[in-house]
Amino acid sequence: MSAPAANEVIHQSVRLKIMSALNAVPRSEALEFARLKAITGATDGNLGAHLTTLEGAGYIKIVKEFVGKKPRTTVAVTTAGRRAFESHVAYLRDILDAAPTTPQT
Amino acid sequence: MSAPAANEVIHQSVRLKIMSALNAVPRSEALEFARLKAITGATDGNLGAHLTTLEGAGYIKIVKEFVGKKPRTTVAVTTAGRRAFESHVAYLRDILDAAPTTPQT
DNA sequence: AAAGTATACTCTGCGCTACAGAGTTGCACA
DNA sequence: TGTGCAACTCTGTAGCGCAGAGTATACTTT
Repeated sequence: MSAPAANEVIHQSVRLKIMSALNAVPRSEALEFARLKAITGATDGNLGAHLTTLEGAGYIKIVKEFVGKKPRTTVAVTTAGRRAFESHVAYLRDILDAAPTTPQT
Repeated sequence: MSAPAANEVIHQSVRLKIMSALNAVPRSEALEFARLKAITGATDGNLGAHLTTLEGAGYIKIVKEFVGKKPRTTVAVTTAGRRAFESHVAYLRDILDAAPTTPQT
């Protein structure tokens, strides 16, 4: 069993919150920009930059649409994004599950 | 609020590895500098700086001693360090638990 | 039509931090 | 004495996160 590696793109705390939130919604559903802003506590610009980073990594898909009167940006996780997130979760679980009574390497 | 907060001191990846490794050893035991270097993959200087950060936060105790001919630096987690680590673990679990991993079977 | 509003993005500049690598210290042994 | 080991300190650099200002789009109001 090879130890899973850390994913620094996902590990960053704001992006970790984003990926966690996206991963928690049912497949093929998305979250709105404003919702992510509330979840992460980031400013508009900062959140936009993090989303760009995640999109550049191929982990999320950004969709811009107009619903009635207002613009709405929705974000959904991609298959690669889910895989990467799950892999990082496995890495974290490795760390978190290290028990005081387990001298096993 | 019931949601635990992130601890940025511990969240940093090298320090997370350090705290995880220290938390995994039995109470009142310690790890050697060289062991931590192998675990984290950091250089001497970098590891020393991270240890200083953790010590400054009160999370670890650094003990320098001479054993026979050689200097040995050992590092042990403090009570506050365990608490902080456990708190951060709770925070991460909050995030991870929202992420159903692909069932292996 | 012109101005205003809401949403979300882009850009800029600042400050912090991680990092590698070089240099230093303390001790032991040849 | 000077070589080697272990670990620390220092320095410079590069990159990143962040806030805030400014901008674009589409709709609303007057």
